[in-house]
Amino acid sequence: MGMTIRDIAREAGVSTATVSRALRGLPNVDPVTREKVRQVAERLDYVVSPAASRLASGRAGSIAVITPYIARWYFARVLSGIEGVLQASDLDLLLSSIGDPQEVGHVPPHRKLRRRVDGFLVISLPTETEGVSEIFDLEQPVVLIDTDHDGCSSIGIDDIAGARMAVQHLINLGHERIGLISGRPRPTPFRPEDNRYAGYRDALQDAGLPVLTDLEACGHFTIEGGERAMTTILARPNPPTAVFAMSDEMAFGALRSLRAHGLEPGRDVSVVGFDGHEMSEHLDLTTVVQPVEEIGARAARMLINAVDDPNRETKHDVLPLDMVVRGSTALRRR
Amino acid sequence: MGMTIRDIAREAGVSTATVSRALRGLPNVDPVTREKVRQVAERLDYVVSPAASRLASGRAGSIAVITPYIARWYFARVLSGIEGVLQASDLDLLLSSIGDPQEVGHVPPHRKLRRRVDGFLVISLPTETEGVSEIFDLEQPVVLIDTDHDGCSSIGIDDIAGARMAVQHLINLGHERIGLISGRPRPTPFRPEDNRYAGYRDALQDAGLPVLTDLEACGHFTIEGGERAMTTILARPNPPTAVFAMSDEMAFGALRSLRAHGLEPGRDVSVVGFDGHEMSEHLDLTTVVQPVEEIGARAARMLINAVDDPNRETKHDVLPLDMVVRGSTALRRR
DNA sequence: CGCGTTGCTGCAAGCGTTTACGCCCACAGA
DNA sequence: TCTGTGGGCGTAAACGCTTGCAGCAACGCG
Repeated sequence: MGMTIRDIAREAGVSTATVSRALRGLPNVDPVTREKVRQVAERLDYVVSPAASRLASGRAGSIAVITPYIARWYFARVLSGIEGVLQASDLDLLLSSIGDPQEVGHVPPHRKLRRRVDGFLVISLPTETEGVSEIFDLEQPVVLIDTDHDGCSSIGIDDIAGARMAVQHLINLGHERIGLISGRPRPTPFRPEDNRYAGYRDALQDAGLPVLTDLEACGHFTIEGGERAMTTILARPNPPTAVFAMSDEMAFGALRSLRAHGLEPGRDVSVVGFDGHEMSEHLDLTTVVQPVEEIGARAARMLINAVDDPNRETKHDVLPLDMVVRGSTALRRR
Repeated sequence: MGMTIRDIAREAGVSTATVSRALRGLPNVDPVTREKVRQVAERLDYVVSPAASRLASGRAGSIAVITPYIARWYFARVLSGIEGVLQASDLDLLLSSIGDPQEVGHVPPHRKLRRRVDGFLVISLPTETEGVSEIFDLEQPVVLIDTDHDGCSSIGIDDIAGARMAVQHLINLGHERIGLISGRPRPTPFRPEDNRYAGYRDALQDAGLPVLTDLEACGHFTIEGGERAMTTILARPNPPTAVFAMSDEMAFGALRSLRAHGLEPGRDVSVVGFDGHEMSEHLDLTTVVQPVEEIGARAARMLINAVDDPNRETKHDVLPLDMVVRGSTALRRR
């Protein structure tokens, strides 16, 4: 309990400096001494006081993950990937959802986390977000997921290509009126949304098809939202024979809406989603699969590198996508 | 940046002790002085060094959440509830999945987190788990979710009653052969599993129905597992007309299996799940709803209280359950 | 008027590490 | 033998706070 480095030093017959060096694996320690110190520490069940260590060394020993949501599928999985990597490192993972700026007592994360972490991992948040933009002024390593910014490493997928792939698939099946279930009304500060829209639009244009805004509706990335969006779209005059949903969860809602209208996904209206949610397999949804945990894991590794070596150059990883074709998409019936 | 409490003290014309007291809202500070110090700190954009503060005060200023999974629905939501409460407190949230003890380099959390946190929040882990049991020896506050232990506060639901409610519902619908999709083979060290089993069994027995082990199968709490379990059960001679699944995710798999066998959930075989997963609404699944985020939030509040006042007596909250009846359950056809 | 309170503040001793610096010694080269 | 070199180690000064203790007015009361 009240065990300090001095106790170990005394017990091992060396100075505290040597204990510190030995335990941290620094050079300039006789292997014999090091081993002895290690054994004493082990025997007495000693662990360094992180507070003291951090104060003396100036390193915070932790990194913060800033995320808009924790419970949502995508975020939970990214977080899981991050944690897996950090677990094996000597950095603590501080979790901070950015919360609702409206709420009383809301403290923007950059203020709360000042001097507390060695780096930031930001999931899917626009760089202009209040509380995020200020992070860049902190002069600490930042890794951005799903967006990018000058001087920060970043990681993500090629949303344009992904959306293109999805829409091209529908075009290949003979569809010409292809609807869109997007997240929020454009333009949004969210990179993936804008890019998925661009991919959707480009694919249509490349195929010489018109981009019809009355085939679009917002689903807010939720199941209910997707359901409402699909319902809205179906109510339009001359509805589409296929839709691309920017997320699987919205696609799930769309499937439900279709069934509620007596339409069979695939046979009557094709639906393709985006994410690779486990549930998509069970709902027989065609979807663009992104390697979500891998995104988190890589981001964590990048940040660890940046923390260890602050002037390492920044990287910008783009991970490959995959499309899984299932029953929710089929040849257009004539 | 290199701003210390001394700079604030000098600028405000007081001692560092007064700055410390003023900023932390301790009594015995003249309101005028306090306000002045606050303003200086604000103006200079000063935040205390957590490392120094922790070293001096002996408080770690954080709590650890120990969980077996991060990405799974239940755990992600509990975590979200925890984070929501902690956000508003002055405690950091250290996330630590317990990881796979098999893996190389695996460090059991109790060792890694020694001296690093003021308390532990353990989600759904048996108290005998390696790395969890040792936490109790640390003499720090612990709050257990989904199980309990001497001297710890705990929170959870009444799994027995929940399972009973589910099965009773099936019995009321006229079902007499009621199958079970459980998690792992019994006995497990996981409290909720055992209790849900007990509730299942009790409900049957109370109704004078036999408990037939060949109507049971394990689904390992995954969709795929649930699907396999249902398939197994259907293959038995004289299959059940209804099943109770210990989690919604397994129930989703069961629904899928039924459809794959040309059976219509509700009409041919009734299915009831457990959890209140959002998706259950969309799959029209009858389920026992537990207040998952609330569980996390309450657990966090309990822990904060325990940290603030170590000899506060322990509490054991049991949160109420609710059942939502949907299309997956219906009167038994004769 | 003396004395105990009470409210506010400052002094200074920690808290348990890390690390710059310097010492000592063994060893090699001259 | 002398000197330079470098590995191994110890000394002690930070690191930036918190807090026990004491001091000092101002005040009320007998």
